[in-house]
Amino acid sequence: MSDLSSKKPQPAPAALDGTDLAILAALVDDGRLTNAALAARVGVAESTCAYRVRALRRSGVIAGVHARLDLGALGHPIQAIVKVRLGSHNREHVRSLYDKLVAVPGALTVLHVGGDDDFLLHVAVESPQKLRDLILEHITIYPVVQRTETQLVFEVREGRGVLRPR
Amino acid sequence: MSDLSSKKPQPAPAALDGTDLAILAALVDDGRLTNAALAARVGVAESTCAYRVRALRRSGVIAGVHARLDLGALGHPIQAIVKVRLGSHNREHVRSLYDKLVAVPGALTVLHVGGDDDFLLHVAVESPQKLRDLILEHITIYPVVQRTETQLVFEVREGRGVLRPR
DNA sequence: TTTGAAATAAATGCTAG
DNA sequence: CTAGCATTTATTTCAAA
Repeated sequence: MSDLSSKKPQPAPAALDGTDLAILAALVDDGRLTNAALAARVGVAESTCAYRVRALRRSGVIAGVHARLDLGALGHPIQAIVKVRLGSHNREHVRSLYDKLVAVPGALTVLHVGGDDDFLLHVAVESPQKLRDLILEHITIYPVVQRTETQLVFEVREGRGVLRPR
Repeated sequence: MSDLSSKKPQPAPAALDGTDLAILAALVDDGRLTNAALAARVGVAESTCAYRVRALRRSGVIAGVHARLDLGALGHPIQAIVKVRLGSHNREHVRSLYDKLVAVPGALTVLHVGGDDDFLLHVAVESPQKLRDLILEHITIYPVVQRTETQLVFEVREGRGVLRPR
């Protein structure tokens, strides 16, 4: 569920029609919509709707449905982006560090990027002190890490996504 | 559903016990788990489980449930991080640009950060050409934007999150 | 592919421990 | 806060177009 290319799941990428796009938009908005409510919203029969949704899940277009939590309520009110730059770009070093970063406690997302940085780590922590500890104990301990740069996240907002192109 | 502080929803942050944390972890993993399956997984009666989940939703700890899509299958196989730096940090300028960035077609997430950059925009686009167009037409057209820097995203991986601290 | 209707399964409300 | 049972609601299946 991570690579940018979409060739692993079941066969069909298939052509998505307006009904499919409406279903996808509705489920991105509310992943727990009942099939009945979804069918009413997109204007097809319940059985048709269920059929479409199954196809979208099987083909991997719907990659998953996940609860989104209030991290502050869970005691992690501080978020940060940690830019990680490597000293060596040996393939095995990169892959190995990637695995380590994903396993960092509080890691939300880890992006492997090209450009000035190598990895962008989005984390949520209990306090600024924990953020410092996290970096010192889970990131800069690896010799392959040349430097890190940390930015405090003031606010996160969802973008409009890819389903409403214009 | 965006601010880092968690004070807007219903009253209770409340103390979360092991059952709550197990429920949350399960729903982050699969937001469409039936109540029956969830109850079995965390080891409580179905009625108890439903009660807990309702409380977690009302209190805002569960902020939402959303489908995650395969952006490649939707014709947006290229992802990038666009770092945006402003020339003026007038409050109204910042807020206004934030609104604009959230509305950019293909915008996945927009982070308002402190440090070298002001905003980090995570986007998914159809092609490198579209990425250039997006930046020129939706970002650098605003006078308040001093400069942008774009990093191609090779891969995105989910981190372990905040529910498994050690 | 789509549909309606029957059969199965699940969620909700109520009662009580 | 928890559990069990009855009621209401939702999902799945299937024959048919």
